[in-house]
Amino acid sequence: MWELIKVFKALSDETRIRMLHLLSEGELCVCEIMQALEISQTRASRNLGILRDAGLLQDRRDGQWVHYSVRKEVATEYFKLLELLTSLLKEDQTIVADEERLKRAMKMGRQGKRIC
Amino acid sequence: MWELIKVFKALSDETRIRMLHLLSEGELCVCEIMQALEISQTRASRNLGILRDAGLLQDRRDGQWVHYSVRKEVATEYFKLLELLTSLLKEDQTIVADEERLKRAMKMGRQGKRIC
DNA sequence: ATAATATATGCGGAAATGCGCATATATTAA
DNA sequence: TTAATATATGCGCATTTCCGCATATATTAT
Repeated sequence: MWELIKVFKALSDETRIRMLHLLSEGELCVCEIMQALEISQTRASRNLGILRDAGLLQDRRDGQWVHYSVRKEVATEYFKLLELLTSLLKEDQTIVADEERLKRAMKMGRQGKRIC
Repeated sequence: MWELIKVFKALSDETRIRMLHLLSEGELCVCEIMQALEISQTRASRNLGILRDAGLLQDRRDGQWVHYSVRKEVATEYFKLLELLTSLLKEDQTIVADEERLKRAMKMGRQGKRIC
């Protein structure tokens, strides 16, 4: 039961819901997430760690960067839950703004600028 | 987003998960729940209130008693979530023990003894 | 009306949570 | 090596959560 409760605790926070939503599209590094959500580095790192410890995310170091992504096992086991999340948050103001900022940050990256 | 987070906060507690599980079978009054979970009256009432305020339960006064049950709208909207709960908790020790105590309490009721 | 039963709630304290600041660690660049 | 960039974490504080105790309210029984 505690594994399940740990998952719900991880989901009981706006910052982490926003993170999970961005990550539902695919892997992102800490600095991309902190830019998209406009939060401090400490806050980003801490909350990503909480989602990882709850078993929802996995991380992968790639040089300087650490990329976080939704665990495949979770994507199947909690598939319905994640589906519920995206469907209920589709039109949320904050969520939409996050997506916008992420797109902008990634676009700048593609133009050659270091985004992190 | 805050409605959703409120739901997850409500689910982030062992007592409330146990309650929700018992209530998945049907309506129960506070005194039945406190007996089944072996918790204080304060704790039972408070946590049922939290589940109600999160929109997961509804209550119905019947004389002296207040009966709580899963909201029908929730049963459809969060159906997948509730389904996930029952499937993941099916073999949990505490959950099984709760079910046992509830059965016993309700049986005594049927034999004519006041259970509340 | 009084007593008994069922439920809700104000208050206070213990524990958990969230987060900023400073700092530590890891990697890459110069 | 030194500097810059990316990420993690110890510490401390403010806020929130959980729950027991006492008490309030509601209903029924006598």
